[in-house]
Amino acid sequence: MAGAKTRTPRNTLNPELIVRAALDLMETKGTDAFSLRGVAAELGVGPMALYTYFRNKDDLYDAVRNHLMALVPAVPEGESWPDQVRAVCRDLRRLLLEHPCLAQLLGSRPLSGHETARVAEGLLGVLRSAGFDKETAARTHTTLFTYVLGATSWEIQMATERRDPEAWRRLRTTMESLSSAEFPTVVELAPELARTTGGDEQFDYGLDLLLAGLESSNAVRTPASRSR
Amino acid sequence: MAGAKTRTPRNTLNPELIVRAALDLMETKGTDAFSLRGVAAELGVGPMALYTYFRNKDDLYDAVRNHLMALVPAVPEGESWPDQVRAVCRDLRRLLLEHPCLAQLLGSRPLSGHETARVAEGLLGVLRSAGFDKETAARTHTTLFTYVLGATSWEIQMATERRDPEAWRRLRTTMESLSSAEFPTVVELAPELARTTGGDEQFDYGLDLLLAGLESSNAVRTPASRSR
DNA sequence: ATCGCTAACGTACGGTGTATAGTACAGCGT
DNA sequence: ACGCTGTACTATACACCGTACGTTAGCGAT
Repeated sequence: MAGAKTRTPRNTLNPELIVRAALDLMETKGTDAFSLRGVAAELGVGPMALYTYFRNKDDLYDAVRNHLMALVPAVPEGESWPDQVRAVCRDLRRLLLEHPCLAQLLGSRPLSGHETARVAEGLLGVLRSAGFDKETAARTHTTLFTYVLGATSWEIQMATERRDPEAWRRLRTTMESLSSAEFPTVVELAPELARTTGGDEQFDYGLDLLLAGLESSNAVRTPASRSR
Repeated sequence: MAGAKTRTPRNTLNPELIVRAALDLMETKGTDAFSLRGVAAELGVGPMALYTYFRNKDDLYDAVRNHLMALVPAVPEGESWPDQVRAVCRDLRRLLLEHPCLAQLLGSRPLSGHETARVAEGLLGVLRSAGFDKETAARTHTTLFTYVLGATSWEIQMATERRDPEAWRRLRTTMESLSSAEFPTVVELAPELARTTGGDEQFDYGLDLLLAGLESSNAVRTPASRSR
């Protein structure tokens, strides 16, 4: 390996590689610690090299989000529509937990990109096939999406907080400083609140509430069956 | 040697003043553009002067969040519990819309601080009085809270996105580039999706779904039939 | 008068995203 | 074989960030 190799190879960089490196960095060093300089260093290039493939940081974020959303599975066939809705929501949640940075990416930018549309198409298709009219399908989709994102983001936030000893200590002290005279119910329910923060059960509880609400309403109209 | 804590600050600087200046800056220049240097400049002091009253930026964030959460009204008395829940959720949403930075503050840190506990106490009290057992009350509280935060954060995000012409243009172009062969339902429902993104109606739709789910479940045990 | 305490300031460091300009190589028309 | 041109990457620079550290000024108690 004599000196000749020091000349940089010409085409060592491509969008796919950059996205993968960016994702890797986000997950190992934390979403907040992510930086263009960091991913450039990981790839062994200067920070400006990335601007050949992405117009700016947000553009790279878009690409990473799209890359991750591609991992959401397709809607399962041959099940009842509530089960299909459940499947989509759980799949999205699982992906969010697997890649916590995705929660931040989805929260900080609107629905955009091919893969996000694919997921929306799946859920909207289920709702329309179930007999929801256009408006109700759209409303329900937005409700479900924001619920999944909100609930899971919260779960992730609490989990990462628990890992930071400084923040965790502060949280505990403020919790304990709450007078049971002033906030009797919070103090009384502290164990339950701690236990029910996050977890599959908590997520499914809210999801089932929404589904129960949907089924109890007369939103679903199938041509044949008016009601059960 | 008793008391004698009254040490007047040399100049006019105190936590309340700093928090107010910080809040003002967040709302005028945008949450992202907020910086310690900015608020210090607004107060006419050096950046380091703030560290006398706050340990770091996060500590100031905590104070601002607490300051804003104090604006959530108390739970109205003498109404049915679903109406009380509705009132709390709507009040919180209204405050979030009025102060968009609060959404970011609540999303990025867990429940902490006196005023956040006050709001939780109100909602938990309503649920417990309605007959929910401890665990269900805690679960329901978390569900409602994450729904309100998720739905409203999304709404705020979409609204701010619409204000940024660059992002708005990109969103439109990606929307229009979606083939109606690949994503027929998304394309068909585009008007409804645009119309149902945000707004009181959309928020209430999801909230009513959750409340309908609660009422249709047997989670509520009226005082007469209270067993657990 | 002197000490200790502390609010506030100034300086400096290491970090960020990115605008701008420069540089080396690939592939091409001739 | 040669020079041109476009592309991929580097180098430098700027404005800004949070904050660690050291300094100064003025008060209260001794």
